[in-house]
Amino acid sequence: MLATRAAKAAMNTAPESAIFRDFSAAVRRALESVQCITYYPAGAVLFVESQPSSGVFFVSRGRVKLSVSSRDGKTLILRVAEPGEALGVGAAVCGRVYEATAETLEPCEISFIRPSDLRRLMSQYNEFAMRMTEHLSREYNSTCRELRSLMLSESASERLAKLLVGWLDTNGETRQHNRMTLTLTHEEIAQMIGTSRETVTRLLTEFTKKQLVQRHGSTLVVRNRGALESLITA
Amino acid sequence: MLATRAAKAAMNTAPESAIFRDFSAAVRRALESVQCITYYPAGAVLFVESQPSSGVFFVSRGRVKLSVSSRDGKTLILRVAEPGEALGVGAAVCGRVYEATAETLEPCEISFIRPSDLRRLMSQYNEFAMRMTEHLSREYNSTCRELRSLMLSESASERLAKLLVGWLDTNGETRQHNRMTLTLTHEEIAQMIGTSRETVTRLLTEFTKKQLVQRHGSTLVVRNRGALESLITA
DNA sequence: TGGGCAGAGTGATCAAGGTCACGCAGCAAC
DNA sequence: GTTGCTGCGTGACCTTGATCACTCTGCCCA
Repeated sequence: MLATRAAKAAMNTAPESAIFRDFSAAVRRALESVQCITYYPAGAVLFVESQPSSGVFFVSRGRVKLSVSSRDGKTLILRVAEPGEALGVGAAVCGRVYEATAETLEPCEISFIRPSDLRRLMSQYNEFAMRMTEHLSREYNSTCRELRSLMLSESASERLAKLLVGWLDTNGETRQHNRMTLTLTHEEIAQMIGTSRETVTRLLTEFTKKQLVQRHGSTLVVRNRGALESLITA
Repeated sequence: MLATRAAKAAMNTAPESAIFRDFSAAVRRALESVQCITYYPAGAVLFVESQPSSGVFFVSRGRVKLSVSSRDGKTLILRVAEPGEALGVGAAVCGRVYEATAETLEPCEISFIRPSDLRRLMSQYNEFAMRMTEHLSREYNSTCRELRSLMLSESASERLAKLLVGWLDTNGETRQHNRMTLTLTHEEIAQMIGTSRETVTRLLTEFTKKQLVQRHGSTLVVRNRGALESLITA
């Protein structure tokens, strides 16, 4: 643990295998022998919706935006993947096309594994298969909740409130419990809650006027979490 | 076992174990030894959203409605499961709560398997684990597509058109290629495409006026599939 | 034979929010 | 400088579809 922190501090290279550390030594060794580690800049596209799976991407560092989009250019951001997540598992397991498009939001370190290796390791190591299944299950679960909260709330303000409260909870570990940094543009926030850029701007100013939040640059302070939560009915 | 065979012979049913027929003999036998076959009437609730998983339900016969709903009573139907599908796999694998509510639309024959048995069989038979993972993957995929088509199409008519065309394709095997029987009420159709009952009624009469479809009782004939498809942009 | 009821059809009303059209700030490149 | 670009802020529309408030049908059943 100390060593890990030291290494991280020394050469900002969190061990890329950190993502595999929960596995047994055998599985970890097998994974490390077939992985291909790549460093991507911000804005790099890992894979594109409806293209055949080229493999699984394990995010070691950085955040990745997962989205789907329609022919006329409208985009819906499914979620933002954090370090530790695997992307494209479903497509790789079944040899199908990717369900979404993955694009890095920041410089990222990513381990790539080919579908054939993935399937081989899954049948070789039951532990690994179970882990991948659990991952898929969690992914499925989060998509259901996304669908739920997007479709069952009629107003855009409800969806924005829910998004902000959610961010508060995930950022809570590292930052203050009522303060967060908006790393996405209004446009991207709009794409997350299925509305327009203008509406996001208007809602944020409305929230500010109602004293629910305060904004200083890209920092957003939640002043009245209770009121924000009371907007949520779904 | 004999009793089971007798029962199925008596009621000219497809063998209830048909759902397991793709597995090897060993897995099939293991599954059959732990399954619990139940016959449900229409409208029976198999499990409820956000309740802890009690196990996996393999649908042998009949259709099952999967939905999520908000506190204020609004309901969104995720999809209608057909014979051959497994329900609640994700929740059972991870020991979590059910993502949705499952309710039979017709009398159903269903094999139930407890989470402990599921997990045991998955670690015992790699073939079974892979199959369950594939199933999850397909489920995830269909949910992504649902999310996509619901959120990326602005008009309700587009979503209805997409739903009808989709039904045409799935019913195509058994029925004529441009004719289908509406087995859901307008209310339920509305819950599938995230709109109101009245809007579904209005859209169907609009489609009829525009000669896109014809209706005779609960039978719907698609007169102009091309025009219907041209409404779809997502 | 007349409730009672679920489902379908229809009009009137109204607000949420999409779209268009700007203006403005910050910032990098030349 | 100034040009260009991206992201934010705001006002003026106007369309979509939710909601309410009925009616009308077919159907079950007492």
